[in-house]
Amino acid sequence: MPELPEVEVSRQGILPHIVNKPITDVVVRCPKLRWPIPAEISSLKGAQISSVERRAKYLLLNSQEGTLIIHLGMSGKLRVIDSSVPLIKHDHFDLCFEDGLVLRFNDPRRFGALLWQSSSNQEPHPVLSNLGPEPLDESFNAEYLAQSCCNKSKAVKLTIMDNAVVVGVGNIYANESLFLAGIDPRRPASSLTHDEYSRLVDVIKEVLNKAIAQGGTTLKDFQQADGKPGYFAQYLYVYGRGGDDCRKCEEELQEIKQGQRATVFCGNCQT
DNA sequence: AAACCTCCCTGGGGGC
DNA sequence: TGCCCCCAGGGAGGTT
Repeated sequence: MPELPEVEVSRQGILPHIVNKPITDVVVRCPKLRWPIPAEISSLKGAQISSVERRAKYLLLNSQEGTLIIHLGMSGKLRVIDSSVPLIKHDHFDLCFEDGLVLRFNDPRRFGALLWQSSSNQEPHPVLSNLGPEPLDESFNAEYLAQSCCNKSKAVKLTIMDNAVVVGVGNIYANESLFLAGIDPRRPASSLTHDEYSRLVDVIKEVLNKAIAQGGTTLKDFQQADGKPGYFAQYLYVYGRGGDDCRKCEEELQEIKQGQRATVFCGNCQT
């Protein structure tokens, strides 16, 4: 389940293999992922990727013609492989390069997306508008978070998962960050002290940086671009551990639902 | 306006 | 063993 670290690791993994090489073919095998794949992406044929950026969990493959926007959804994977590698189930899309390499997108659950932003369109793509700051930017700091949370009655966990507040904090890292900050995920966002906003910002940055350095969290299906698994899962304190013992105080971890998603926390360590 | 709900999709796991 | 049902997840879009 790719979250921001996994997307960043994918970006770093594919980047050196796909920039500044003529694209010889654009192959769409499955016309619809989360949304229909726009026909305009075929304008990449003959073009070259000049850079690969990341905004939130979106990968942006820039070219002169426009930008291919890729979202990995929850089961999407990008591999850079030789074009002779046989197709496997759910290989939905290929970007073929002149040197025989292929950027291949595989996504069993099809929650992923391929979108197109033409160079001629000055408006930002709808999925990229209304996004909050990047969590690893300096603009995401205690003052900003406190400001964003004032008057917010909804739970702090749901607030840090809100892309309008800060992008890229999905369920795994929201759970982990709140545990590390010692904050009860059910508390109203506006109820935190300045010290708690500060701690929360710090641990979010820390946990994301650590996950990137470890190559992302491997649960069921995340792999790096070269196929190696990430190594972060063994560092998880609470995610997926409801009913197990807290790694800090050994009290039983509680599991509840917030916004239809699992929240796991320690009633003793998180107040 | 903020808060909440629904839907998209498939593979894997548990229960029977 | 096989079948069914439920769950996981992000985020747009709809409803209250």
